[in-house]
Amino acid sequence: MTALTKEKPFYITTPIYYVNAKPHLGHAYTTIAADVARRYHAMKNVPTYFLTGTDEHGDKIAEAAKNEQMSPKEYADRISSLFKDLWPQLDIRNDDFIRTTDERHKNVVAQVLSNIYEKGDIYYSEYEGLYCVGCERFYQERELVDGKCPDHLKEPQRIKESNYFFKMSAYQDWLIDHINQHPDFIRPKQYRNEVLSFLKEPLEDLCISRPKTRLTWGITLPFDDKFVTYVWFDALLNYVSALGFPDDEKFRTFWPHVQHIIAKDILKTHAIYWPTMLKAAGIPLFQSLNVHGFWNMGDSKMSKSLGNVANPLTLKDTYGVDAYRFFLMRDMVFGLDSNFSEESIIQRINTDLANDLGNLFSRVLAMSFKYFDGRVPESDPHVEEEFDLSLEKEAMDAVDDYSESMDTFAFHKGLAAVFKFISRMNKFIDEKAPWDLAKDPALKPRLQAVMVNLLEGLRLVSGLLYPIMPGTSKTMQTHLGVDADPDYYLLEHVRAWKQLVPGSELKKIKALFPRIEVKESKQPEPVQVTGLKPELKPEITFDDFSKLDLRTATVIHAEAIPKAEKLLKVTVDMGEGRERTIVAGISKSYSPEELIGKQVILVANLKPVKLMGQLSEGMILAASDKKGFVVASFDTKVKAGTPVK
RNA sequence: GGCGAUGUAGCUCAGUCGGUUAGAGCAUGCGGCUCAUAUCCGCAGUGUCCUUGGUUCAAUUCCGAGCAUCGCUACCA
Repeated sequence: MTALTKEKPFYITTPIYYVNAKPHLGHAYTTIAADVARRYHAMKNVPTYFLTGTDEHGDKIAEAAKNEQMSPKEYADRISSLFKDLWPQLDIRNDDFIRTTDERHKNVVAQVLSNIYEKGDIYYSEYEGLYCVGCERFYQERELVDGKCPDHLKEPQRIKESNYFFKMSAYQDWLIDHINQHPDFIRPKQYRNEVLSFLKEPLEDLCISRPKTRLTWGITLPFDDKFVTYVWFDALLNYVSALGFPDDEKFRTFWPHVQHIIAKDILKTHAIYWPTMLKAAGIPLFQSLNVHGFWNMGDSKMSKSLGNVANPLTLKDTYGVDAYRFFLMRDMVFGLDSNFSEESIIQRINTDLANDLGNLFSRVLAMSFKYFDGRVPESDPHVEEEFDLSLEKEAMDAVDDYSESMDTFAFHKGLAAVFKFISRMNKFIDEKAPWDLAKDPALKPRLQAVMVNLLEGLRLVSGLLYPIMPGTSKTMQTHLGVDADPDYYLLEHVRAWKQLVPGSELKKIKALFPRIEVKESKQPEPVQVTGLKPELKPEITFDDFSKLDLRTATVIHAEAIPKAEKLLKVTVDMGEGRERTIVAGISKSYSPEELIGKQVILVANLKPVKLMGQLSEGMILAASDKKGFVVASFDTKVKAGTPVK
């Protein structure tokens, strides 16, 4: 066997999950991937550390808590525990679970902020802004209408608002350079390119504070107690705070070797904010950012806001944790989006797990009992060589391909390598036909060789599957008469050929993975029966509704706005003695000519806003899906300005 | 609108640094075996390799344009 290269400690993280939503499939995938990566690296006999946790500060949490009449902390406790309690059920073994409300975390955030502040990379900006007292907010010049706040029609005051900014822009060139020099810094490649392309535009400095007058649920800035830390400076630092930055032994051992796993929606924060923050703080950078895609459910994207989430618990209960983990790791090409359906899970289970692996396992064990009384036979190497009965070469190839893929987070490829070997074993049985060898006592040495190679192959497979299917791995080893202690999973040991001891006892098995019989119904059962998409919004009162002033209006003119992709400038008559201009994003579905003369429904009391330099005084109601728009209209002519309710 | 990616068998995708029969898995059809979970093995397919110009002796592969889809971004009130 080849000597394994000396491997470094391995530290793997998932993002910390925001506690404004319950765990869903996306969270489960990320965390399982991290668990798989960690278990795989543990097989290399290096120290490993696996961190996950929850992100708990911010407006949304404070609001959500208020709605439930709880304190923010109570609310965060509740959701956080949903995550924390879920992971063991998915056979995920994280070493730590960090919460941004932990004292240890808050201390580190304060410490790092002080650090960067003293270094001069955080500055207090007294930028002048146009502030409307009525709105309690700042306006950009372009948002104003005739120099006035579109809402209150008053000129905003030019005042100084104070906030703290991180000099992210100072690190732009350095970051581009770093990414270019480290091909594995962001992977797969498509995301690396995306980041580099984003960095072609000038980077802006990052606002890292919120005045406490606006937000209190956060970590107070160490150098100004009138402010709390805003979002990313809080959340991202969990990766170091959990290790006991800066002095803890864990930090020294693991930090330099950190691998992050994220979904593509938080690419920018992790690929741009995070490295520049680390650089500014004088902390070594992470090794790689490993970016995966989304699970699509039927047509719509997995997302918190759509609410069409698959409950990981339900699925693992239906199909078993191992099969569930296997499906997620095997079916998604790491980095790309995948489609999720119950049908595809069933197909994976039946073809790969039941037919190929499970049946192979059964037939090999059954023959071992039939021909050798349930004991591992002895094999003569000369016989193996003379009759070409060794699987060693293929087995070694499988381990090599597997390792190469697993090292780069290409879990799907790693599994494909294992299953290629499994197929090879099924074919091997067919070629060597042990049942024929068994008929002639003179052929017994050959029969022994065949069976030993198969049993060895299965032992090896059981080891390689350990990171993905720890339970199955153990079951297989138990039946192969192997004492499944942790050492047995060392890659070195797994790879070593001929580990089974002749004469040791095997155990019978019924079915490693029973086939799932699908009912003959033509229509596969939908995974989610959640009704409306997107989901219904929260209930409102009649009073809420009454705030809307809907009116009929007639389109008298419409034109496309130059350079705008979707916007039409629509002039309407609402019977108020003047014309109104509406900017509507419907040009993909309507040409200007089609609209002229049409009666539409207008949200007439909507706050005016400037779009593409055009003032829009209302909104035209239309049915909309991703294919386009259908403007709401009437079947009889109505006087312009008539209220609609 | 800008930048980028993708478009290959019914499905999911690989591949072709330009060159005679374009691949894998799943699904389909046929054949074989019987140790096994009606499992396994073999064979058979089917493709205008998005469209259209160009370069070339030769393009699915290179270049240009177009269409479609997706991502980021800019303006979807």
